[in-house]
Amino acid sequence: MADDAREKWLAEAKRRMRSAGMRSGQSRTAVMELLARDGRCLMSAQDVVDAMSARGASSRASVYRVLDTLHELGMLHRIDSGDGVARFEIADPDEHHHHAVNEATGEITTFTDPVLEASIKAIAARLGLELTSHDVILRGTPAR
Amino acid sequence: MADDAREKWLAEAKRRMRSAGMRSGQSRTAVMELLARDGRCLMSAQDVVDAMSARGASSRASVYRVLDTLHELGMLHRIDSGDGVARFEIADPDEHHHHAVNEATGEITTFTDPVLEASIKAIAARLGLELTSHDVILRGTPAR
DNA sequence: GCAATAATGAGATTGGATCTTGTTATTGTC
DNA sequence: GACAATAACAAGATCCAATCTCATTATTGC
Ligand SMILES: [Zn+2]
Ligand SMILES: [Zn+2]
Ligand SMILES: [Zn+2]
Ligand SMILES: [Zn+2]
Repeated sequence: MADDAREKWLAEAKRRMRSAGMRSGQSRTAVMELLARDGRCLMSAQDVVDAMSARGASSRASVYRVLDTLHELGMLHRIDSGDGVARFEIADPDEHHHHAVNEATGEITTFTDPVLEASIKAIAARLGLELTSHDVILRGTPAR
Repeated sequence: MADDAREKWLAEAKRRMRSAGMRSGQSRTAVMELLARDGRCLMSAQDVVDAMSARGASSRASVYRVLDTLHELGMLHRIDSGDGVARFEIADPDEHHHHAVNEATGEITTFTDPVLEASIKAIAARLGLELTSHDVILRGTPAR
């Protein structure tokens, strides 16, 4: 993701926190800035905890709380990969993508597809659903 | 699902177990028959444990092992709904479907969509992936 | 600056899932 | 059918991500 997109994300996250009546404590600030600066695809909460403690502080509880808050504010996607560990990534409408898992190696690749997105929108409309989020995960082995 | 489809599923599950060199112990047999007879959409392991203990036996460990085995044999889908509880359902090619969560009520509905499935196949081909499984989850609130 | 109160940190706790170990059951062979 | 080999099982201990508790600290409006 481009640097300016990350700055925009950070500003928007702070704005939403403020307008939700939340204070800007050190943990919230630190986690948001870490995500904006070094956030990767599919970070686990533990990844963030580790990165934070390498930088000085923020308790595990705080990291979990901030990630949850950012998710509720719509600033983070939460992806459950099936191994019992929730993973997060910055929610940027311009960078919307999904993930494919190579089951032989565990390697994860990302992809985008307009037809897929269109069909998801159509399904939601058919079901009478105002879509807030959706997940798509492909799993397979490299075709020989 | 139709009764004969369930019988077919049960027979196929037993066949795959056998051809994988596995014996038919009481736990495996009981869990498979329970799933074939009373299996529902999105059953948690605990659901199965409860159903089993209501019928007499099978330890928690055994239920987890059997569910895992059936998943590895391709007889069960495993869906991670995001609440930290893995959920299972019978894998029947004729009954392939996905789930939509009403975030207001927690209610889950199922849907099928040929366009969606076609786009997933196309994406897998593009990525050079021999697809073994895929998940799609929609989340939203009822459109007003 | 002060009071009100939201946010944080540290550790305890929860709960789903897995692991360990001694026991039991299944299967092929005689 | 009895037997030995060994796979499967049961029960409880254990693991670990995630959450909760509550005393302490920091932020904000006044
Ligand atoms: Zn990603
Ligand atoms: Zn999408
Ligand atoms: Zn289902
Ligand atoms: Zn599908």
